[in-house]
Amino acid sequence: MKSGQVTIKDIARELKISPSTVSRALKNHPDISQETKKAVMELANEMDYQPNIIALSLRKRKTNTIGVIIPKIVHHFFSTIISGLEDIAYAEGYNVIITQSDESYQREVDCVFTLVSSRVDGLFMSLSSETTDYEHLQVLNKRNIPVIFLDRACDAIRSSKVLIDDHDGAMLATEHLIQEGCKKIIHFAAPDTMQIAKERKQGFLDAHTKHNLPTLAQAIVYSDSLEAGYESTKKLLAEKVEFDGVFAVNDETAIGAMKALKEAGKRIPEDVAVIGFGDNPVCEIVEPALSSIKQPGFEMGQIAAQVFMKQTALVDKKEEYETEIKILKTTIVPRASSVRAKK
Amino acid sequence: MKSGQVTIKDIARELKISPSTVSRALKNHPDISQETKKAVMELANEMDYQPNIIALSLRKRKTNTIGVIIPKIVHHFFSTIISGLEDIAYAEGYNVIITQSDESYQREVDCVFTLVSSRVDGLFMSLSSETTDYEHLQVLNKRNIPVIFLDRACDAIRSSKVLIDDHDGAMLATEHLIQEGCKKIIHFAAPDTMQIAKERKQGFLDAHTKHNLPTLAQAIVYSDSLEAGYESTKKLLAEKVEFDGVFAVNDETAIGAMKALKEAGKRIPEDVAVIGFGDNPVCEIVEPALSSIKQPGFEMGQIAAQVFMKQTALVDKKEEYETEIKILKTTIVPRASSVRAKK
DNA sequence: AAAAATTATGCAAACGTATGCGCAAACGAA
DNA sequence: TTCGTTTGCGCATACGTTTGCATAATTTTT
Repeated sequence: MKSGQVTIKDIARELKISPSTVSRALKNHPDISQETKKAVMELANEMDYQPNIIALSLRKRKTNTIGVIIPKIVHHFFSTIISGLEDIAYAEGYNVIITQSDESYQREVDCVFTLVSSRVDGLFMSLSSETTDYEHLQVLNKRNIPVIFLDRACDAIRSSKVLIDDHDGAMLATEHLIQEGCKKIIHFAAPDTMQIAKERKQGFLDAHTKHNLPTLAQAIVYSDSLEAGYESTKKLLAEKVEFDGVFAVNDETAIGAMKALKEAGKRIPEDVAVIGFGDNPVCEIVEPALSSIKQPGFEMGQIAAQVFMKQTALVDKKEEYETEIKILKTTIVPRASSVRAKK
Repeated sequence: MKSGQVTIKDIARELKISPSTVSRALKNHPDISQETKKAVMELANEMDYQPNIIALSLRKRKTNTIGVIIPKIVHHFFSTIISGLEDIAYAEGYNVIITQSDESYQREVDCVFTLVSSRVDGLFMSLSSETTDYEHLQVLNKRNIPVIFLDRACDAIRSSKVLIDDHDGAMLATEHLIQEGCKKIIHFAAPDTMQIAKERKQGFLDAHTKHNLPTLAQAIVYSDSLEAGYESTKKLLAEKVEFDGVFAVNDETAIGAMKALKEAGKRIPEDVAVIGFGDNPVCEIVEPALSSIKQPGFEMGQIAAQVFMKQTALVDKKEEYETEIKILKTTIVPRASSVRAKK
């Protein structure tokens, strides 16, 4: 009334029946007569009644809210995942609270705390690159909050996971370079502390083994940003290291490498073929267009949400659920930076 | 207990005192004796008590949640705004629910509905480009939900606004081109239905007036995407329209234009100088690097949140608040695409 | 010593909804 | 008529918290 919010009680008073009856009528409960139902429904419409979901959450001990922790919302891959998540979540009547760890361990801890105290029904998260300790996640298991890792996962707690087949993606990329005739490939890698970085590096190495191609002595260079890719490439060139292919752990690094190569007068892809990882939209914009490995971010979000919904449905039926691990395949998107003219 | 969640009642039972006393003790109420407070605080810590914010929301009729509606989370400008918003909001104990209209009117209506029924304490929104009818916003005024528009606003409801000085930004861009010697400038514009697009166009025109420079007959071209910028530029070139400068309503369009120019063998900036709007990170990546107008997205989010906090503080004191309009200045970031060698 | 004031606590109601249970009325069957 | 069933509804309680008010115990004032 005062807050302009119509409640079940208001309807009950108006109709001179009890709130319980109104509640049941609105849910089409069989105990209620058709006339009463009709009267209630009509008045509810007329008064523009909307259930108070806070009261509902309290009563049902379920908030219909899911929490998300991602490193950075401005990263295209993550915002794409979120779009996929929201796509399913909203359709199922869930709200989504998004938090960002900003790749900081401490902020990740804060985010977990915030979302736990917001009583989220489930938590979707991608670990920050700084995170190596997982104590802060134990609370999630203790409170029976289902956790679904996105892309960057750990085994410290009971959880489901939706991952990218990074090893396979890295092999795709590397084999592509090999097929284009590259014999001396450099891999710009991210720190081994990140599982996904390790997988990509291993895929790079395994592709060499598969094709009986020896790896360069300096094959692995730890650089994972545009600047680092640029500087490292300049250094390699200055040191006269010979290479004819670059596979970077992400697109930014690849772009940095391309910049250095172009400045040094190297032709891309003729002298050095380059491929990145992630298929950021910027791949289409740089020149030459950057080949990359496409990760299905939107689908990842959708699938994660579906896994959650499935588990929730079981919990609602008081049944146990199994955690799931879904691994999504990547696809290669060859562009000008790596595709050489047929001879 | 069963849900693993410790409540005030659990503490009360344990200590053989009433829930009210526990509640007061936890809030350091003066009525409660030091000993009782100490006992309660200690046990609360020990049992890892955390207040149930759902119950609190219900009781206080305040959710400590703010809602956000933006066109697309994957747009860098918007995700930057969100980071700024969250920065303040979390510090003040608010949660943030983010929704995306995807530039669709219908989805915007849905988002409003969702957030209203989530009982958000405030709503931050940037209108979708499709939105021309504002009926769906009336409910916000009716329910006394403070609204703060971000960047894309309307006057249909009582609301605060944090805007970019688009007119000024467009003038900055255009004057820059004029100073670099451009005499025949094309402006790629977005539809006039969007206020910000109109402002930018007007700024473009006013800069000409200010510098006594006549505008081209075909000065205004309605193109606002990479593809459209590309195609329109090709068309202009094919039609032999003479121009030596391009100011695009956004960076994507500018990049499309640059692509067409380069393909046609035009030198940038010597033959045609180009500048965009928004200062998207890709400006640094394209070649030549694209000059642009930088919009303070992070600050925008922060300021919007601060405006809200200020208003909320007043409402809490049962006072009226004034709506505010903040207009943020842009800055020009000149880069290779427009800066010509000094003669 | 009685009255008044202070201190510390508990009771009960409220926020808005859902639901087990009881109960009255109406109905059908015997 | 009497009993058992069905139908339709309301009472009471719960979810976890806050808070106005009453109350008991203690201290201070007169």
